[in-house]
Amino acid sequence: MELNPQQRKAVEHTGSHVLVLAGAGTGKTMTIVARAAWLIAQGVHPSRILLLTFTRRAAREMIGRLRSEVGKKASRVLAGTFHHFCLLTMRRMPRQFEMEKETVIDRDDQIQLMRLARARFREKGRSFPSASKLVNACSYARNTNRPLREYLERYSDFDPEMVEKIIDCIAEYNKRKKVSRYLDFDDILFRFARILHQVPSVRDKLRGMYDHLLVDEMQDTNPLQWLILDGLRDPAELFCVGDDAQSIYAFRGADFRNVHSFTERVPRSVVLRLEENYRSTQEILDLANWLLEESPLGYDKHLRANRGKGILPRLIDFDDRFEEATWVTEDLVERHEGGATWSDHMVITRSARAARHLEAVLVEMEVPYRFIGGTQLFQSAHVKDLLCLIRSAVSHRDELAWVRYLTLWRGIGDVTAARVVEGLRERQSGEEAAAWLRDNWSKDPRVLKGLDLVVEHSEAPAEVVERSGEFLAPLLEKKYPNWNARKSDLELLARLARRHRSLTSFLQTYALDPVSRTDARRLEGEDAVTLITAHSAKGTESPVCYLIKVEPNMYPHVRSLGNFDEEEEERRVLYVGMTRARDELILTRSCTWGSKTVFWGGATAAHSAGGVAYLLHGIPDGIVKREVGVLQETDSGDGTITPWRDV
DNA sequence: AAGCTCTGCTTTTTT
DNA sequence: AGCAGAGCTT
Repeated sequence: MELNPQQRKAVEHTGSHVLVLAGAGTGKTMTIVARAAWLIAQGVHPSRILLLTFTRRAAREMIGRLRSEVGKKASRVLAGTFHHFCLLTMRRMPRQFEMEKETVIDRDDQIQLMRLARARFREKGRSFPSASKLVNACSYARNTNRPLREYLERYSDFDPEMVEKIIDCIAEYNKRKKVSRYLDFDDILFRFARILHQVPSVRDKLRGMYDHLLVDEMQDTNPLQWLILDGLRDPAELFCVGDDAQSIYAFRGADFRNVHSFTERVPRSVVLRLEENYRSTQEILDLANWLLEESPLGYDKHLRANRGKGILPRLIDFDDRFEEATWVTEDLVERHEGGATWSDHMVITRSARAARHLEAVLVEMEVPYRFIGGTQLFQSAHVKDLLCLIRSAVSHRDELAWVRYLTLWRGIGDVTAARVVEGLRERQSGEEAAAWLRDNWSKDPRVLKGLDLVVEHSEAPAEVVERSGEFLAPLLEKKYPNWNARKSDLELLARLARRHRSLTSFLQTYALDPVSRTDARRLEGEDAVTLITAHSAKGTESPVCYLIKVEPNMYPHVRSLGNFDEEEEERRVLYVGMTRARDELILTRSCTWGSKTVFWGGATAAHSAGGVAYLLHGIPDGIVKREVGVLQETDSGDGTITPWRDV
């Protein structure tokens, strides 16, 4: 691996903790991999290195790269997200971490459980926050390690009486979680951090496990994660890499200012910088630099391209979203016909929803693509239905799964389901529970047959998925009008299940490592265009990048308007998007918004004082090549083009 | 106790 | 425009 002097200095640094402040494209990943390789070359045993990344995807990628540097030894390095690392460690030390075969639940399940907890607190005529709002509030408080009460009092506008009710409701949620032995995402970090900090023997043991902690995307770690790093360091040394301008996870409790106070928080530490950009051409960086300079927050970033000059980014205006999507697709096709591979192209979207026009056209024109981010396979309703049947058979305490499975049946509603859950809860073991259910079941006998089916084949997850899919098909067909479109997802699920030898491993793996539908469908390495959310795009790159819907209400997103910090975070989201491009950056936007009624306030929403309504407003001439989008075939219409108007 | 219908609310981003 | 929840009907 070739390193520049700055990178080498970071990689070979010894004797203190390090924060490497690295701008976009300055070789962050390479530096971390090189650091690991260098440590191993210095004689550090790979198992003494812990590599914490932001996504599983990033972890896989880094281990892959490390393997090509140091060979098989690479897989001895433990690499994963904070959540993975914590869960794995807790499962290995179940007694110390009070683990009792907990089921990890995702956000959907959390909301469902909160809904149950919330029911008691609703009064007619008075509004009570929605389940998802409650989940968010409680999650944010925990991730920022603040008492819930303090968070509600200081950062929300609920009146004191409401605050009390919310606190009670969340207490009820926590109680239910405990009874059902659920662990939500926050619990994983929280329990780990709590015991790490409060049980000295565990702390000593864990601190003795690693000599080097390598942390990627430091700017997006939240206080709870900081606490974990803090508890694990010394003698283990921190090697953290991050970029304040790419902090885009404030909604998860991250604060980009944290990297600025690194040396105060971590005694005996230094900050190093990487400033040379190896990814993009200067023109692309000029645009990204301009965007940051427009910010009232001083980022003190000015990326310089090691590669030199290239093509000016393009900013293309379209009449409507459909034309925009069609143009992008046609452009992709044209490039592909010209000999380019699909995989050299990445389309970046602000939200999963915002990509739906494009997805429609890509499908129509048969362009292979994979979607990263957004709704995952495991979150779609029909897949959940099937998984809940399996979960019910696996655990008699999995309240949410039971309710979902039971109410799938005609003639069974929440009252009956609640009664069953109640009864199951009393039983000590799965066998006892099964026997109890058999003896007390008076409804449709097929309900039990489904459960038996799973138990019978529990050694072969793929078979379970296939058979229960067939079993549930008649029910699901009735439930979902577009069943035919959904059916293929169950085949994907079976394919994923084939990799597992037990149902628990199958269920556990995908709780923390969701798979997108297109991902599951495509074989690894198959040539395809990448369609990706800006958030998921962090850490990736591509020769040609399209940034679609770079419009008012999208950048910044309407939801952030009126809040200065959130608007500025949107700037960083756009910055992340722009800096993914190696050779070509194409921004597209359209000036009409699909449906006429913009129900969420739309363009009328006001931006904050000192903030901006639209991040590309006032973009200077010459920094991008402005074009009016013209479709190849459809030159019809009335012969006019509606010009773009800044809002 | 279930099931159906209508209203109203929502749509950011992720482990 | 699409879905979830409330409330009404069976």
